[in-house]
Amino acid sequence: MSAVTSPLVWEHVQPAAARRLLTGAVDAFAERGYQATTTRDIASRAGMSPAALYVHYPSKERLLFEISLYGHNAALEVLRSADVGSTPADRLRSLVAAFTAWHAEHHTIARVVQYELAALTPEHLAEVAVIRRAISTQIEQVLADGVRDGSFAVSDLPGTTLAVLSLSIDVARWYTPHRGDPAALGQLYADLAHRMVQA
Amino acid sequence: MSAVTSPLVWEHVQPAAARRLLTGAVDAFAERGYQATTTRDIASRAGMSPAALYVHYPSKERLLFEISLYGHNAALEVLRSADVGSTPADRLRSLVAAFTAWHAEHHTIARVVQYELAALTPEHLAEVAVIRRAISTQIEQVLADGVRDGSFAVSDLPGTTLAVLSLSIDVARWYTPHRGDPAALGQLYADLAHRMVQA
DNA sequence: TGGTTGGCTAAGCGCTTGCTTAGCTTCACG
DNA sequence: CGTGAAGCTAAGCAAGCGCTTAGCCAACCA
Repeated sequence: MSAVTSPLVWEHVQPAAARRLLTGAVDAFAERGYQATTTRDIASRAGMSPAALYVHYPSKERLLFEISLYGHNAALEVLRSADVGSTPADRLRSLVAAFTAWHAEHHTIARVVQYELAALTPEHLAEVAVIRRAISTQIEQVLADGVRDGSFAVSDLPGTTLAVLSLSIDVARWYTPHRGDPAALGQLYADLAHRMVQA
Repeated sequence: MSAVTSPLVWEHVQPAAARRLLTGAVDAFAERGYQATTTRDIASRAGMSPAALYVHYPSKERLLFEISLYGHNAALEVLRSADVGSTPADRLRSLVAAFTAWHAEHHTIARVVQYELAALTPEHLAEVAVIRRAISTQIEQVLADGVRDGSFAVSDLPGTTLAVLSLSIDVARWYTPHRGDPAALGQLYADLAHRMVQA
């Protein structure tokens, strides 16, 4: 099985001040939600005055969008590189283990990704919705492959796809570091998801 | 199997104006979230001036608390009356079907219940946390009973309990009426949950 | 060396927020 | 009929919001 988590960093964000603002925003959005977070709070987490935020980002929503877009792409990339194995069962286990572990390991980013969509502008929401469909398709495809070769028994393919995704996504809601190792959680959930669909 | 959904009404809230404010608040909180909802918005949904809200509720947070408390109690009550069946498998299927259908049928209330906890005062949060533990215990007990009589094979009881709950709770995040019948969704999820744990 | 640029701050603008105040109307009840 | 409570509104207050403006300073370079 592939490495279940990868270090997610923001090194691509330059300069360093913009990165500090962004990571501060991730923490604040994850803790209190987008609406309850003030630009003054974000700026002070980065050790700057409120106005400095606008040197690097044109608006608070833009900060959210950059986090959401990057987070969605990271989640999709985790799935794409975890789609390995010679059988649908192996592939599904790898996908669920990786996706679940990512939501635990990066639960602050994941929380913003999964629960702050409503704060995006319609245009920005449409952009991340494309990635969300790709994520969903990645799971649905493996389930369909398993149904075709007879290793899975699935009565409702879209419904079961959603259920498998739900299992991992909901991790972002409740996970805190003291609740255990992300990789171990990934293994448990891989097992549960496999049992949900096996013939 | 028992009735999977029950009409959830607010008749116990008196007078009618207080009830209109409360149902308006449920809709607004579910749509935009607590922080993005203004007291003016709630009042105008009830056809009243902003100040009228304070005749019936001392604060916006109190409105949230009353919704959250009632919603949590309703969810627990649904579980308690669905814990029927002669085997752990039958009981689990009934519990998951009812809990899932409730989250679909009452997805606006469920959204407030599951995703607005952070806006409660520490005291009010502690009060609903008691109910949340009872909900969790209700599922865990059935799983433990199934493990004891050998009908379930569960490697991680608390982790699997959380996973079963996650499945239903996450419904509140994505469900809209056009996504199908709550009862049918309940049956699908009951089946998936049963397969997750059966020996 | 003088001028430009990038990164920052102090101050504050216009607006919205949750909530309060003062006062009006309706109606049950002695 | 008189009175007080219940339920409501118009107006507005203090605080906080996202964001802007004006200007400072260090680094770089023709």
